[in-house]
Amino acid sequence: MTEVFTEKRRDVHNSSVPRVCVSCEARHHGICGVLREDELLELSRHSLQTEHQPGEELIGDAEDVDSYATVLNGVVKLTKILQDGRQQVVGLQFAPDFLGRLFASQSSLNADAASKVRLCRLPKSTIEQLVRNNPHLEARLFEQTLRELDEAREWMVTLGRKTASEKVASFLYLIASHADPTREVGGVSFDLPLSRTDIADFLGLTIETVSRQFTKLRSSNVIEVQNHRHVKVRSLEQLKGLCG
Amino acid sequence: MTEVFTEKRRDVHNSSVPRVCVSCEARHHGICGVLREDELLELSRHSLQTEHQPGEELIGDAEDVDSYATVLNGVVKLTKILQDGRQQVVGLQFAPDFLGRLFASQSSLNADAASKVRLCRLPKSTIEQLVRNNPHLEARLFEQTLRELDEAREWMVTLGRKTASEKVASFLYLIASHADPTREVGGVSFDLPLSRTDIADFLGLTIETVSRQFTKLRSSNVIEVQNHRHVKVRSLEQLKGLCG
DNA sequence: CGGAAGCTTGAATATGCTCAACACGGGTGG
DNA sequence: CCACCCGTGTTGAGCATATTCAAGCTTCCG
Repeated sequence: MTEVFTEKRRDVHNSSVPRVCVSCEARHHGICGVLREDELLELSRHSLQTEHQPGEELIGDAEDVDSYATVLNGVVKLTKILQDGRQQVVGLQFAPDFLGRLFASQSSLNADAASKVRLCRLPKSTIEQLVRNNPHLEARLFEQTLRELDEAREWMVTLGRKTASEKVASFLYLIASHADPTREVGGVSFDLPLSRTDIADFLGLTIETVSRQFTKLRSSNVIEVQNHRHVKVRSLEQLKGLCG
Repeated sequence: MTEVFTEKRRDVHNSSVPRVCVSCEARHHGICGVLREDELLELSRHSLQTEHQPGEELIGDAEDVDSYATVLNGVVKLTKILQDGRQQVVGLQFAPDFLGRLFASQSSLNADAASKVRLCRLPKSTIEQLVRNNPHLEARLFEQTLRELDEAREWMVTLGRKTASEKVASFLYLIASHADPTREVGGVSFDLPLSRTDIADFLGLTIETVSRQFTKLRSSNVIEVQNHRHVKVRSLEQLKGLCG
């Protein structure tokens, strides 16, 4: 983890917006978008930007939590582990998602950086006080929770009822929809934010099965793959058709 | 569906509690518990108790929704279906859960009565207005949503990473924890609110596999089964140990 | 260039699925 | 009252899909 320089002085050209927040990717679409100027200023005085390498643990299972965070960029994976080590990824969070389970003093899952991740850490007590005083903030967090619940249920169908190839197609489609891919001649392309191991843990498969399905998609010209990570999808429509 | 007699006159002995609500199982623990007396009275004037038989559809996928509901008793299953008919149960709701996705004009899933179910229907607009005016109600619904998200993620581990026998054990443990079982000498016993088909759709298995796992649990003396539906668990601790 | 980590491929195996037959229980009608 | 039927659940045999285990290949980085 690396702390990033945080300048708290006001920007003279944006008199009321804290300097740290001026160029923030998450200011408008994340939770900060619903804060009043004075609230944002107050919050920014307690916030801290941090940078994390892939694989780094952000929140541990059964660990005391003293801060929430906004994801500024990168992908965070939420995982659960069985006693014997079997692991399941139960959620992915992208910018500008809010990270952390509101009102819980202990986390019931692990949050790890899947890719390089930059967070804006927000003290637990400050956020909880803001939530109590600003109904718009509570509403925004409620909305995100409802969206996450919808996504979790959608994914339960994938886990419970889809075949290995449908699972991998669904995963690629999901990433293509989130990782703002660059449109190219004859398709869209993007970098996978997850390793094969993470993909397997997300899909409830083994890495070998995931790998074989990638190979199958390559052979049937649905995707091209470079360096194992960079994927080009010929047609999102075709990919969607393979999702079951 | 059968409409149940709804008496709107005030109960003289409970001057401020609507007659319909006096003996309601959900009044204190469901959403009604956070309403002021005048709000409860107003809401009760628009509420309607309905009774449903097992298998009856309560809310259809992609159907316009004009009412929410509180589950008074019975079990509601939330399902999603793939084009080719494969089905996945993505949630179970027990009394006094609130039923319906807030703020969505269309449902993205099916809600069906798994057992006999009694609902208290609440008009969409009335609830949404109450939510806007009563922060306690919003908070209560937020809490339920967070709980459902936790449960969904817990279940994703079961779907993605557990074996067939661990899945069935987990299901029995889940039901035993919700269906207020009667403690007996040497164990607890309860009725399954779901058919083998529903259980299979919940666990991402086939009915044959579910059936075989029940047989295995019977042969190894973990459970006793009567009439396919009535289950007695020797030891919840032992069962928990089989959940993976 | 060498080593390590991550990924792919192959062969053998196991777990859960498919298809088919049968059992059980509850309701209906002769 | 019994025969029959239908819905639901169980059991069995063979099969398919995904896993396991093992080897080899890329890619990255020193």
